[in-house]
Amino acid sequence: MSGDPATHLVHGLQRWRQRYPALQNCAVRDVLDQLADKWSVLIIIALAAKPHRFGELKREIVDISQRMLTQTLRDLQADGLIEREVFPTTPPSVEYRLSPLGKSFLAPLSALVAWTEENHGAIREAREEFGKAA
Amino acid sequence: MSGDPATHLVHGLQRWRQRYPALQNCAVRDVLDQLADKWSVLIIIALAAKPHRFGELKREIVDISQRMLTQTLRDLQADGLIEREVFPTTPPSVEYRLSPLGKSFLAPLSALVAWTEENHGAIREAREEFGKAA
DNA sequence: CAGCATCCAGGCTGATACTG
DNA sequence: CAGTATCAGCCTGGATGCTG
Repeated sequence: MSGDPATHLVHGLQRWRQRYPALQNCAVRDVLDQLADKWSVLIIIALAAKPHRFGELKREIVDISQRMLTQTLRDLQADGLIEREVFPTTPPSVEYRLSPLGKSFLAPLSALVAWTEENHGAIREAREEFGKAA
Repeated sequence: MSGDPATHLVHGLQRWRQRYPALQNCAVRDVLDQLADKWSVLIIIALAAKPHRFGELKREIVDISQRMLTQTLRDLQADGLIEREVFPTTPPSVEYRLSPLGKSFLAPLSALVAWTEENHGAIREAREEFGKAA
């Protein structure tokens, strides 16, 4: 039992939970409020493959607006998850890449993505079922 | 290298990425758009310890409003992550608990929580540094 | 106790137009 | 190319009052 990494993590969650009885002012909220928006995760996933220029990101995340891309990139940079490098060419080009901190986030993120993929079907079924009941 | 679970997961992310070149209509977006709001994760964490009644949840997540608690619980139920049981007592009591699907979510969630906890300091420093630069 | 209905302010978000 | 600026709609989310 103690050898299972998933079980180990869940136990860690229990221990963590005792430190925040009111679920306030905890790292989860401070960090997730930033990361859990509509676009951050998608940008990080895109940058996981390789550094991207602004236009590349815009083309890959097809339905993001320029405004939201700029804004989200800035927020991710502020949190130290991505790095921004400007090349003073004409026309100018800017490259975004994951920082070491950002790369370290790929591990938990991957687990999350894998879970969503595995359980997408079950969730969609549950939604339909729930829709019928209502 | 191939034995490292984290490395394995990141490789999974790369493979997954190839299926969604435009990062659209993928499970991540469909699922995360629901889970990545302000309260879902906190409710799941609270329910991870034990089933809760409505009022218990309200007291544990001190700054959630009644409206948001009701709404988020309903959404989580619709997605099949939690189960709702009504006891026809007077006054009535309602119990919420994680479904098997919800429990399976604890593994990736724990990894995420652990990461936020470990890197909270680095992120806060990055924010301050970024604030000075601007 | 557990919830619903209503109202309302504020922020998120996209569309559009413009700049170095 | 890589942004900035402005405007307007929508939806989140809180406050309040009421019900079974």
